[in-house]
Amino acid sequence: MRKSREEAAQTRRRIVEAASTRFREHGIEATGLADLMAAAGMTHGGFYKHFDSKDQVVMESVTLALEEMVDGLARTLKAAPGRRGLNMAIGEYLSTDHCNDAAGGCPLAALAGDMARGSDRVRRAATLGFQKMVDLIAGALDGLTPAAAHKEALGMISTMIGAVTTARAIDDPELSAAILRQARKQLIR
Amino acid sequence: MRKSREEAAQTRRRIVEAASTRFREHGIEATGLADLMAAAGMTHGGFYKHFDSKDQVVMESVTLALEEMVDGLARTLKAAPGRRGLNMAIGEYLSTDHCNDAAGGCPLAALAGDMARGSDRVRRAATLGFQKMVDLIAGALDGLTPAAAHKEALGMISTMIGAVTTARAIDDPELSAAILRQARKQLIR
DNA sequence: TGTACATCAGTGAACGCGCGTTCACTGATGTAC
DNA sequence: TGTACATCAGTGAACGCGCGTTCACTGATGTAC
Repeated sequence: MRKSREEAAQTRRRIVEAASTRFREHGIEATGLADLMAAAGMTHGGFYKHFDSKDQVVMESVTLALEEMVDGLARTLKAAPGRRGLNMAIGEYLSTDHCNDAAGGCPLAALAGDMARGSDRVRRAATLGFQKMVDLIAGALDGLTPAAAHKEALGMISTMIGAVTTARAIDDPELSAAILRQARKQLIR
Repeated sequence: MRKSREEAAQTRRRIVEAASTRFREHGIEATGLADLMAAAGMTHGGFYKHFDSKDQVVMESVTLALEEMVDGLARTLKAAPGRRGLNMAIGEYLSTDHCNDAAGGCPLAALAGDMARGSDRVRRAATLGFQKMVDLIAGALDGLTPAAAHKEALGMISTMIGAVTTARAIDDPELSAAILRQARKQLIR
């Protein structure tokens, strides 16, 4: 039942994609390899034809999720230059939609805890993605020196991640909405 | 080997205390009941003499950790009234010490992801603790209407939780320090 | 281009292990008289 | 206050289960001539 190189590469991609959504939705520890492989339409035995270990797919799926998030951010920022695009991006990040879609949303908001306890390479992937996010947002802050924009971006991202993370943890939808609303009010200028 | 009522109550307390630190340090899923019981100085078989299930000790340990955090916050706020005490509290929360001490720190910063995926009663406990934290901080914001102070507090707490959460997830100590520094700069007035 | 053989993606059963939970048992504590 | 009995906190072995990982096998794909 050997598959062609192209098919195998597609399978690998499907596994990483399934991992990136399922880890964000259910957490890394709680998601088993059999879950992942079933979500990718296969039995779990074939996993090790593509990856050395669970940790490798964790790292690759974190990298993929961060890339997708950063790409989406870049697209929004490009649609309108400077502050206007930034305001749109902030509005999207702090939307109820994003809050309710952990599986498809920012991996830092969904998995920061798991990342802090993760392997070296998982934390490395998280750091690289975070830095790209900071640079993009700093780049959209006009009228500041690069150093000042970088600092400002760090503060904005802390608020964004904290607001979504906290809004998801609590069980009171009105309070969650108030958290997101206040963060938008603070960051959108 | 029956123990006196008082000893049994102490044992129960020790288990919840061990749980509250170990869950914050290693995550809820990754911490087994045998770990907890060993940390409390017992074998794992006795666990069910005190709790119905793992989820119950999760909920109680989240409640305890939040209470301790809220008590510490209240103590700091009481030490100096109004803005001065609030600035001290913010400085403590956003300190490198707190960032490096997940096991003894704010459970929302350490476990927000796990809480979002947790049981109803765990999320209820998280919400109650969060509300107490918001009320305390809002109470220290003078010169604002209660409603405005409440909103302001939500924004501040989002930034605080996000900064610590993110600073812990990444592997670059200088960048982590910059995140905390910027959050302090934004919030301390 | 066609044939023969090596490769290897995917299957499905199996591995040891630690998980949450249960249970029979022990013996000190608590209760009733 | 002393005695007899019931209670139950804690032990340690065991339960079934799902985990990450390994492996023998299959048969289509890729390679070499």
